[in-house]
This record gives sequence, structure tokens and C-alpha cells, in this order.
Amino acid sequence: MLSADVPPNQTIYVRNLNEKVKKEELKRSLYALFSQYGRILDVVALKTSKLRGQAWVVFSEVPAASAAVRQMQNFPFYDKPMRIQYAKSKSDCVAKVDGSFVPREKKKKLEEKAEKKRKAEEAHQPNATANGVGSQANGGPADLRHGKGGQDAAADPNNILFIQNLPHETTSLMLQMLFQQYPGFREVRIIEAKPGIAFVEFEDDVQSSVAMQALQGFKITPQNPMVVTYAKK
DNA sequence: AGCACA
Repeated sequence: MLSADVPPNQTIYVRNLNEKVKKEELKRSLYALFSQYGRILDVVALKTSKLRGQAWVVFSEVPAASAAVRQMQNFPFYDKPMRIQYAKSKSDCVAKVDGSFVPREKKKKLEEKAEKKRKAEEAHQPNATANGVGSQANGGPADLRHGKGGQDAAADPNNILFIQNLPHETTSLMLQMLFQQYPGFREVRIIEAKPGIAFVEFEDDVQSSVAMQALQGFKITPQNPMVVTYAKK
């Protein structure tokens, strides 16, 4: 079944995750992996019996989520292909920002109350328009950003790769061994002040892309699938 | 497979 049954949401629901990965590590890796598609507001993962192997990644914009759903579908992550759909409901952190958040305990009661009221009203005036579209009580979104907002978006393909989620012990020689097997390799640059990331330069964007595809998710240690994106220029 | 927010 092609899960096109869920409407677009700025939160994606990821399943078939490796259940052996510790929660904090999983969240970090998901964050690193998906931030190439846009700003991430939150990553939620629980290890309860019902929820292990799943996670929610909340983007600040729907298009970022859409790109992630398409491009990372079946991406091998900790040895298992990720299955990605849009989340079925709005994330709390989004509701908090748009003002529609209702604390969890209160929510149940409110819903019950609303339901009772609706029924009572129905009984009194059977053909009332019970269509309580909670229309924007507190005004529209104050910060609707039009235009490109491309600050967050993934960088266009170019000859320099940006590597994230590396173990801090990674040396440039280690990265050189990995990347120099692909044609057009020029050099590795690690940033001493920023452990965990590196830049790898190729002669052109076609060659860098080949290396990216080949080494995407490569694990120097089991906890560190490397995340390869194009460097921002 | 499993849709939550500790």
C-alpha cells in the first residue's frame, strides 16, 4: 500500500528504524540526516513497546517535509530502510507556536465537554449548523513568511560535500581513504574547532554527487552514519 | 506493524 493516504504535514512519521539504537543517539542522527531538507523544530522518539522503531521529525515548513518523504524514502539508516510518511496529526511544538496547543490532560475533558454540548444543542435545535470551525480566534499566523525562505533549504549540487555526524576521533586521513576512491577527489578539510564535521572537495559536482551517493550513511562507527550534503556556498 | 509529544 502506497501510503499516499495521509495529507501533507510539516511533521514526518518515520518507521522501520533500528530498535537497538539508543533514543538520544537516534534523535541526533535523525536530526543530522534530515536537517539537509530544512529547519527542524523537534524530533520525537519513544521506546515504549508501542512506539519503538518510530520517530517524528518536525520541520518548520511543509515543503521540507515533502522533500524528506520523497528523497529519503527507503534510505538505509542503521542497516534498515526508513519508511517515511506524513504524520497524521499536528505536533505539539507546532501547536504551541500557532496558539492551538491544549495541554494533554485538559484536552480529553474539553473534547468530552464540547461533544456533550454539541449533542445538547442538537436536541434543542435539530437543524443548527454545528460546524464549529474554530476559526482563527487569535488572528492569522503573524509570521507567514512569503518568498523563498531558502536560507534553510538544502544547498544546490556543487563540487564540495559537507559531512556531518562523524565520530569526533575522525581524522582527515580516514576521510581521505574513503573519498579518494572516487574520481575527481581533491581534498578533505576537517575543522579542528568543530569536531564531527568535514568538507570534501571534488573537481566538479557530478563527481561529488557520485561520492555522496556511494558514501551516504557510511558508518565509521556503528553510532555514526555519516550524513553527506552539498556544502553551502 | 505500531501516529506522540514525560
